[in-house]
Amino acid sequence: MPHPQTQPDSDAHPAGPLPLHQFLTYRLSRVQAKLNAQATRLLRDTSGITLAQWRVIALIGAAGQTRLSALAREAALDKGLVSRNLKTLIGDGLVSTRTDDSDHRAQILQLTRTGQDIYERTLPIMQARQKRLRDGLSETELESFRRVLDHLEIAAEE
Amino acid sequence: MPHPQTQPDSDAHPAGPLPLHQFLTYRLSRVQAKLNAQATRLLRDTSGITLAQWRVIALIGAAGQTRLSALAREAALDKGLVSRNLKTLIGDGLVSTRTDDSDHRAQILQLTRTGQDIYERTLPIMQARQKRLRDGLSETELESFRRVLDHLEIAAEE
DNA sequence: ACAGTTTCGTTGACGGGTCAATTAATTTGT
DNA sequence: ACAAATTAATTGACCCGTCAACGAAACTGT
Repeated sequence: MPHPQTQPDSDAHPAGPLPLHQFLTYRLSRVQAKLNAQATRLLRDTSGITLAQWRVIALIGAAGQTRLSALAREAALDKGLVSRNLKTLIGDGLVSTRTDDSDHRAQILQLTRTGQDIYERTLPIMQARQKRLRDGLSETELESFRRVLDHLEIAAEE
Repeated sequence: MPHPQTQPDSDAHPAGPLPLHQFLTYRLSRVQAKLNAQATRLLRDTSGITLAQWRVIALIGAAGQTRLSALAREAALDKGLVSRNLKTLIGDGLVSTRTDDSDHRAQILQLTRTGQDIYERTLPIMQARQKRLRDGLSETELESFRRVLDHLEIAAEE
């Protein structure tokens, strides 16, 4: 008896609710993918940079001056990833580096003039997008959403 | 004057709230990454399969019988991705295929005995995990969470 | 002063995921 | 009946993100 199933075969699940839909992690990853795609599109069309590049630029722009390790640590980004993105950003002339005098391993990162321009031009665009995403959501809903995210994040660390 | 900034340099942002933290998309991607990592660990330790493989198995297991295109369409997974995962699943003897008689392009997918076993063993594990994740969250919070996810998903499609 | 450890950043390898091109089979329109 | 369009599945190219290994520089303790 290899098939202790209720129904034999044919009309099993033509378009019914798939089992994955009950999993909130599945919903989460779908939504996240779409949001990423949207952000990537937006950045490509308006500023010609990738999402990962934008994250690095935003971090440097906000900090004014940092080092790779600080970025990676504070934003919980992978060192290697940041390093690679940085390489292209430096190549494109958006970020400048100079080695730290007091620590010759470290490099001090800073936006160039061009990088600063892009930062200042892109920041409001991305903030406007965030506003658009939140549009129609009440403050209560947002708070609850953040609470659930916090909860999930903690629950995921086990 | 390349620096029209308020503060010159040093104590810019030692550990203050980074700009990214206000972006809920950033929070979302962080949480999602951690959840994924957790699921990957869990599956590796208990069933020896990857997350993507599990998704495919779960879909086939629930449907009983399907075709690749149906899976990809209904679960909004990439065709190529499913195809590759399927290849290893077939190689590992978890999924069997036979070409559809009424459509020689299509293949009918089904779990093998082993695949079925893994499915039946893994499903409760994953459901228990979902339960654990939800633990401590009220039904109201979950509903609100899903509503916000729906909202974001729609808002991301533009 | 110097062996051991830690930290900084780079790099290689790998899996996950998306996109586009391709082949083969099927359906559609005339 | 047959050319054109559609659909099924595979494949290759590519980016993103994670992990581990590494060389170089800097600390640590004795």
